[in-house]
Amino acid sequence: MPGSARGGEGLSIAGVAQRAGVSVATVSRVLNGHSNVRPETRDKVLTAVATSGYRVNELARNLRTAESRLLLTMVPDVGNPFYAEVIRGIDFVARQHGYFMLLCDTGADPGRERSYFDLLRRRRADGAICLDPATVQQALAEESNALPWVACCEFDSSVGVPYVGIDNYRAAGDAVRHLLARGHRRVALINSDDHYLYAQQRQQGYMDALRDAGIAPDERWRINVNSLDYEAGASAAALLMTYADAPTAVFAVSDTLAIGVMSGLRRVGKRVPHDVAVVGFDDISLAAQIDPPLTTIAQPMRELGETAARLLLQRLANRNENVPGVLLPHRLVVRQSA
Amino acid sequence: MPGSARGGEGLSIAGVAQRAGVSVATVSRVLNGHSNVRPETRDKVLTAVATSGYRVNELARNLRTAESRLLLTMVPDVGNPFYAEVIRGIDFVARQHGYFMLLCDTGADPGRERSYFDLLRRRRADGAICLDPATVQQALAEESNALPWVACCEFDSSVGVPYVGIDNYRAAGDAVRHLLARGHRRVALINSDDHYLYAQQRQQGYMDALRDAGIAPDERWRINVNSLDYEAGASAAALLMTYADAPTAVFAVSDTLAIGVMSGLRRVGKRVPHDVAVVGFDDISLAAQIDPPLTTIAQPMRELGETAARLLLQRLANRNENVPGVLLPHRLVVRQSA
DNA sequence: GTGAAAGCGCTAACAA
DNA sequence: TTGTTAGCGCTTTCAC
Repeated sequence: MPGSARGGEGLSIAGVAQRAGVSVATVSRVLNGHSNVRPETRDKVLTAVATSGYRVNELARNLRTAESRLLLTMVPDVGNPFYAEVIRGIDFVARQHGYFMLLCDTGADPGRERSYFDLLRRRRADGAICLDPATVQQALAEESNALPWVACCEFDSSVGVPYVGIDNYRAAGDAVRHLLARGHRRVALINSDDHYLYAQQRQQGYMDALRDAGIAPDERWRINVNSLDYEAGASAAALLMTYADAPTAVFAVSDTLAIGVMSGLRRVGKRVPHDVAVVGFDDISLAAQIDPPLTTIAQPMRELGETAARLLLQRLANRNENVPGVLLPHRLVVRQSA
Repeated sequence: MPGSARGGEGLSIAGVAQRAGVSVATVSRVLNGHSNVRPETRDKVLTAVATSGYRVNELARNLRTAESRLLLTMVPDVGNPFYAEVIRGIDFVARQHGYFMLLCDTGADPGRERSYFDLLRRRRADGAICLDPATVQQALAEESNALPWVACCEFDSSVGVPYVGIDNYRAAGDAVRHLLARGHRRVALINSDDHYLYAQQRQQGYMDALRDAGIAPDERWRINVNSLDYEAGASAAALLMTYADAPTAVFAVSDTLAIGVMSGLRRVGKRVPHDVAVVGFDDISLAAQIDPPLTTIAQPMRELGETAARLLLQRLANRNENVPGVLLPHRLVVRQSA
């Protein structure tokens, strides 16, 4: 009995064809919504499908059409609310276009990153979106900028891969200038590690804003941490407060870090913003809820994700058209922490 | 030239075979690490693979082996830190066993849930882990408890599907008894919506703990919200505080809710824990960082995810062995909010 | 130890 | 409008 059972469960297209008294080609045609099928034939097939509980085997379809309809998303940390929101944006437009998202948490580790990227080469995914450090992106680009992938949030415009992000240099400058305007002269920077290009750009924005105000930045006030979690911010803040001439303001490059900073400050008896002002980055939903509400640089998180997905889809649709890099606007949100 | 190019890019196994001067069967054997290949032959193949940059086409392999090696994870909200951590656990053991995770954010919507679940039927995923409301799980179970899936965190032990979770009834009781021990008599409950069985169980735990202390729970103090985000907690708290005999303690079934509650309390000038005590649920990393640090019921988030993945893998390995339901321990973490 | 060949379930020429 | 058939690239008997 052809196509009646597959591996003991389910039915193949041949089984449906038999039930409907048509050929497999016809079944395939109605399944794929082709127009050149007589209505009555279509109905026959449709009822056969309905009564048999048939479900297309996408493994077979994928092989035949040579696409997986999966979009790979590589992110340093799914747990970070910023990334979570970007991911939502990606997922949204992916689904809109009939793709699903294969989400991979790389922990910013080049090894894991590489092995995930292999999913592209092995045809498990049709394209990829990478949010990992530029250093690992460069490595990817070297071995294969022929593969369809785009950079999101973190990008190096010189690697020749489509990207979407914000102007990190200006955004950091905006944050620092806000602090300056409030009269602060000793401003600390708590930054991601240097593998991120955005960290370098934000540091430059910080330095230049300070210099433009005639302030020589003290290097003890610049701290790089290798994780964006709360605890990292808290201990950085504690360290900062051990100096006799401790900073009166802290700019942290992530809201999670900034929230950690506030927590660390509290532990050593400092009050925000009275003793120390704090500015964060991202504007995650939590920023407005904590005490005091966090002043921060808002990134259009969801749009960042949506745009990345659209750029990728565009590359997929037209392999040789060259897709642009796009910069989205940020904005300073003044609340009570600074 | 057979197998030399596929769709203009890449090489098939036939191409490698040709380069190595062996048959495709032999190439397949070395690729899959079978032992019955002569070392010299193996080397020939390996160099051919290396020099040609060949990558196996997993679309083809998947069709042939009838498995996708993808695990579907359906979660109400990836943005919630609790779920994010559970997801990490799932991803960890999945990868350990050569599977990748297909993460789907259902928004607890039955429609989306169903369409995602279809990925299982269409062979895009080998198994699924569901964290969605029991009501939607029941629907899934009705149409197909033959499909390999397990429930995680949220489960109905009567649907006959493997599950992992905690004892929600006891956990809620523990939270309330802590409040009672601190002298509170007017204790509010801010709960998820009723579609979640865990919400019902926690409510029951709350009610019974109160009754056991001789307190008749006021139903104005029970609020159900349909989202676990901060704002939901904040407005619930605000509502509670409008009563003349406002509660002196609030038990929220999620830390995110509890943090929102604290924020809402602050807005109406109430101090925690002095005016109102707050207990949360989950013990996300943020709980220890806010001001005041949150007293909460800790769930073993990561283990919950890991266990779910293991249960699923077990089901996959042995379809007819019946896999148990497992309950993991929770514990009360006393900090300063109550 | 190695090769020839069948076939996984589907789509898309090509024929009729 | 419909059917026949040739693959997609791989794994796996079954011969040798």
